[in-house]
Order: sequence, then C-alpha cells, then structure tokens
Amino acid sequence: MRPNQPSLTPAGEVKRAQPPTLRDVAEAAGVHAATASRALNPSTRRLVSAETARRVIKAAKTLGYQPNPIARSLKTAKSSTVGLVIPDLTNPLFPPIVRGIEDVLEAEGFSAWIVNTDNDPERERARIDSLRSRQVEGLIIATARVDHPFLEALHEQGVKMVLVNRRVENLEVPCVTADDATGIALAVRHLAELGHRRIAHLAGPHSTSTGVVRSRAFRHAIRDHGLEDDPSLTVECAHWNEADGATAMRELLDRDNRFTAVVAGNDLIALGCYDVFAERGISCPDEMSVVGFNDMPFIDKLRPPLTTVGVPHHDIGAEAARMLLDCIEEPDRRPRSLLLPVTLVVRDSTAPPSARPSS
Amino acid sequence: MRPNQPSLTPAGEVKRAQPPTLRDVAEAAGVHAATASRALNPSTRRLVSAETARRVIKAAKTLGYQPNPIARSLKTAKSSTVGLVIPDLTNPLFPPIVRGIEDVLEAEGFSAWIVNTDNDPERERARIDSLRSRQVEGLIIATARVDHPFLEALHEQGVKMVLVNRRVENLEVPCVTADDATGIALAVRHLAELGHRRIAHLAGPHSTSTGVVRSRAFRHAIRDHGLEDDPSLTVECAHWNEADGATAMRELLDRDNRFTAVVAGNDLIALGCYDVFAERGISCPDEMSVVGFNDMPFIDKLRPPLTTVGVPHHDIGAEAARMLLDCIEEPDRRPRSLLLPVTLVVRDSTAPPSARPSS
DNA sequence: TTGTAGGCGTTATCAA
DNA sequence: TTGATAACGCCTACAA
Repeated sequence: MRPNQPSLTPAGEVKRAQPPTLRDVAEAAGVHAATASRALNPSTRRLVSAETARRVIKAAKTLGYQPNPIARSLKTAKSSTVGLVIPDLTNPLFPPIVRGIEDVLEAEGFSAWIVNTDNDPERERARIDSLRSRQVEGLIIATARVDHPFLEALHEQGVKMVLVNRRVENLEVPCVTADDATGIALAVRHLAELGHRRIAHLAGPHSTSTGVVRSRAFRHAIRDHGLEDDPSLTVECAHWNEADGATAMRELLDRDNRFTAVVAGNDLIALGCYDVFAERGISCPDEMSVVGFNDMPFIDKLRPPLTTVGVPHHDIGAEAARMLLDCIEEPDRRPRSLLLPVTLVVRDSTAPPSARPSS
Repeated sequence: MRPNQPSLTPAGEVKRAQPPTLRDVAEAAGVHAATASRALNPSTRRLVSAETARRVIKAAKTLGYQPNPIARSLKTAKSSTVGLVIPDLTNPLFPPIVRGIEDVLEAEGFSAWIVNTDNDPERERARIDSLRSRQVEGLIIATARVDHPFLEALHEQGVKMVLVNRRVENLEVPCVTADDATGIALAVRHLAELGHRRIAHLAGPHSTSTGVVRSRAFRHAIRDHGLEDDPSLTVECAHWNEADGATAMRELLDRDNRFTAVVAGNDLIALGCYDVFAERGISCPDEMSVVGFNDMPFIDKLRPPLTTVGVPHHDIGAEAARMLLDCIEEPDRRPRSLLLPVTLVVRDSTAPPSARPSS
C-alpha cells in the first residue's frame, strides 16, 4: 500500500504525500479505475452514467487529482508536446514568434520544447534527435536552409513539421512566412519616391530562402521603378547579423559606388551599416538612407530610428502552431503555405538624397 | 508481434517502422531486456560482464536505439526536466539567462520547460501547476516578488527551486542575483566623479527585491559621497518597463527638481527617460545624464549609447541551473545564495553637468 | 453502463 | 553475472 497521507518512516521523518493517482480517485468515488478514467476524459465521458461522472469528477477535485501526462503519453504514444527549433533565442526576432506559438499551443493543452541550434547542423541533428526521443508530436522549424537534406529526411520519415520564416526547395511542407517580396517592394518604392536612383542591397545569405526571395524581389523592384540596375550594388552577407552586415557595407563603400540608399536584408544587417557609418563619418539619413526588415523591438530607439519593414512575428508563430496542430489532427491534409502581410514603418533613417557633390 | 520493418496494412499503405525498444536491442544482443538495460545505463554497467556490455552497446548502436524518456520517467519518477518561470520571454533580459540555464542543463541531460507568466499571479499559478503535472524535478523562478505566498507554499510542499534575479523575504531558498548594490554604487560614483551633485533615482517596483535593494543602495551611495540626499529625488516606477519609466520621469521633472543626472532602475526605465527627453527637448547627456542597469543587447546602439551596469546574464542562468541540479542531487544541502559581480559600462549618456542656468 | 485484463518501455527487486 | 517478474499510472479492447 502506498501512503497517501504524510506518514512516518522508521527513521521518523515526515514522508511527502504522493500525488493522488487515478486509482485513488476511483477508490474515493467507489468505482473502478477504468470508470474513473472514462469519467474524467471528456471524449469518453458519454460512456459512463451522468451520476457516476459527477461523483468521479467531484472526487478528483477533492483529492486535487492531476492526470500524470507521462503515464498517459506512454500509453497513448502522444505527448501533447511539440518541438521548436530556432537558431538562437537571444536573437530578438524569435521571442515574439515563440510567444505566438505558445499562446496557441497552450490553448490546446500542448507545450513546446525550445531548442537552440546556433546554426550548427551537427547540433541541430542532436537537438532534434533529443526532441524526437521525447516523443514530440511535431516540429516547428525556424532554421531551414534552401538545401536542407536533414529536414527532407525527417519529412520522409513522416515527422510532422511546419517551417517558419523559411522555406526548403522541393520540400512539400507547410510554411508560414512574411510576405518578403512585398516588403522589399515597399522599401524600394519608398526610397524611389524620396528620389533615390542608385540603391544598394545588402542581401541575406542565399543559403536561406529569405535571402534569396528578398534579393530577387529587390532586383524586380529596382527594374519596376526604372532605377539603376547595377549588380555591383548588391552584396551578400555571410550571416544575418551585424558583423557581416558591417563587412558587406564596407565592401560596398570600398567599391566606390555612388549609391545614396541601402535596403538591408534585415534589421541586424542595417545595424551593421550604422556601425560603418559611425566608423567613416557618414551621416544617416543626410548622406545615406537605410531601410531594415523585421521591425525588431527597440529598433525605433536607434540613432536614427530605423525605417524598416514591419513583420507580424507573433502572428507568424501563432499561425505556424495552428498549422502544426492541424497536421497532427488530420495527418493527410495537404500542406498549405501562408504568406503574412507586412507594412512599411517609416522612421528617420530615410530621407531624400542630399545634393552633396557625388564623389 | 510488433513490426519493426515497414510493413503493409490491410489497406495497403506503408506502415512506419516503430523506433526500436530496449527489447529489440536485447533480442539482437541475445540477452534479456533487464541485462540490456543494465548494460546501457552507465551507473549499472558494472553489474554486467564487459563482453555482454559491449555486445549490447553495439546492438543498440546498430539499431539506432534511443531510450524512451517517457517510459523511463514513469518507472523512475524522474523526468530529467525542470521548469523555467519567467515573466515574458520577449523582455530581452531573459533570453541570455535562458541560454545560460539550458547550456548547463543540456550537459547534464536535462531539459527546460519555459513558461511565461506575464506577471499575472493567476497565470503563474496555472503554468506552475502544469509544470508540476509534467513532473518537473525543480523550478527556476524569475518572477519572485518580495512577498510571494505562492512560492512559500511550493517550498513548503518540498518543491525544489532556485530564484534568479530576485529574492523572497523569509524564504530559505537558493538565489542567484547580480550584485545590485555594487552596481548602483558604481553608477553613483561615476556620476559623482563627473561632478553631479543632485542625482535622481527612478526606482523599480518595491514589490521586487531588486527594486528594494537598488533603491536602498542608491540612498547609501548618495550619502557615502556626501551628495544631496533629497527623498523627493526618488520616484518608484510601477513596473520595470519603458512606459512606467517615462511616467516616473515626467513626475520627477514636474516637481521641478534641479537634478542633473538620473540612475534608472534598469535599462527599460532608462529608455522611458529617453522618450521623455525627446518629448521635452532635453538633451542627453548635455543637460541630463542617465545610467541604466543590465546592459541589454543593442542598448549600445541607442541615441545616445546608454551608460549602464553590465550584468552577467548568461552566468546567472548557468549558476542557477547548476544550483538547481545540486538541489536535485542532494536534497538536504543547505541553500546557498550567489551574488554575481557587475561592471559599469560607460557610454555616452553620461557627461559632466552643464553650466546651463539652473531653472 | 461498468469491470477485467493487458500493455505502453523501462527499471528495480528478486531469484537463479 | 544474468534472467524472470512486477510495477510505474494510464488507457482501451473486451467481457460482463
């Protein structure tokens, strides 16, 4: 017999009460455990009499019964759990997405395991393996690269997943992304309307779909507005971060191009531009306009406040979670993809080009 | 018999191979499951012959065996899991702490469940209940208030926990915090050395130990430097955020105090000051110096870059995780508290007081 | 409508 | 040193 009240061990210390189990509830209600299980489970409750159900539920409440999700998982092979694979939680892009995901999951009784890959494929493998061993029912992945054989392999194995922010070529998996192309188009139009003619692009890495899509959209937009379409005005950054943004900006300036505005692949790359402006005494927006992408928190507090493309990160997370839950519930549903609308947020980093003598 | 190779169901679809279980490994190695278990488990490996262990381990590797942590948890009543209770993941303070925690947990085979309370006691209760039902072995709590009966109750119930950033009065629980008092002392000394005599303090909420400790340290430091010790120079913010920082700053200015510098309770409150400066055309640091606390990411990119107290957030997380693991391993160890060293990071938001006519 | 029995995958306690 | 057995808490055919 397992003690359910604090009791004394031979040594005399107080032993903690174990949490009540289903059997304790059943006993208290004077029914069998199976009956109690049915009564407590909304989907099987119709199998027991209303009176019995009432008694069981009351007993459960009295005892403070909480079902043991571990035992339940072992039996049902479901964990009510999903994995969340992101590069790095300290990148301010991700927390709002994570909150969006959790808000939806929580409402459905699911929880998320968050893992950071630091963009290391080895680490990604290991962390995803660990998630799988914990029986997650699906994955939300924010680390996808254009060519990502590991994700393809997972998909082959029937692992349910949803991609956020990114896509993988030739992979039939649901995605939720911002409308990158429109965002870039808005940025270019804004600069064109201010009077800029030579606009540069600091592209994100082309190993990511986001980098590719934004780059392509940039070229399109430039042509659409009849602006100078000079390939040397685009530099690809090695990573989506400040340091590589700064490097790319330096390269661009060293080419001695007479551009007056930059569309940065994202806000962090734009931050790198700011660093280079400080280094070289370039004044923004007087001498150079910059547009970012994402509208990260606090980016409006910069010097100068950054004009950028606003992305509904919370919604991206929420939609992705909803999609994954859909996949889990109806495994045969066809993968949909969602493109969420973006907005241009004009601040002080963009202005008409100065009349300064161009070199 | 459970099929371990993909097989055909009556309907003809391919059935996914189940992941191999311990029994599969045992069978492949020609031993009993119990033996395989012992061989695979480092702590019991000495109970089997070296030869058997080798065979089992090899078989496990060949089959790609991954122990099922759910089954293991059910048996051992341990989940290798801890709960992480924070107010809001989108507050940039927390991601580095979380990473520090995860880095340590991961090395020990533990994982963390993160929950956000949004500083809502009701929600905190619910989320912690849910963590407990998931059998977490302990909690790391970043939401503690000075008076926090719920945490006391948990402690009474024997729930293992470690507090980060905060303390609870009369609660004998291990804590990991930054050395707030020293940080504030450094800030005040820096301002005093610049020549400021009337220094204000925008205190964090006194419902949090951090708010109390920093406030008290401020008064001490002011007296130590023989500066003007005027209680009306301190305003308490309702929350640790921008909006309430701005409100408090407006109140301070409206009192028409002739202070020339502000020690903000944290960086977000300092951000609120920046907003008010913009509103009222006050130039920082020329007319007003500000010091923040925490050295949040990107705070160096503000206009002007913020002078602040640098806090080792990653270390705070790492130490807290280590402490919790210690508590889990040796339940009887006495609670220790750790005070981590801080540094003053001088940037451009502080300067000598101007010679402008005071009022 | 309710009870019985068996098992999810693992580990602990026996006995051999 | 290994094997047999039972049990962790829950769910679900099946039988009553």
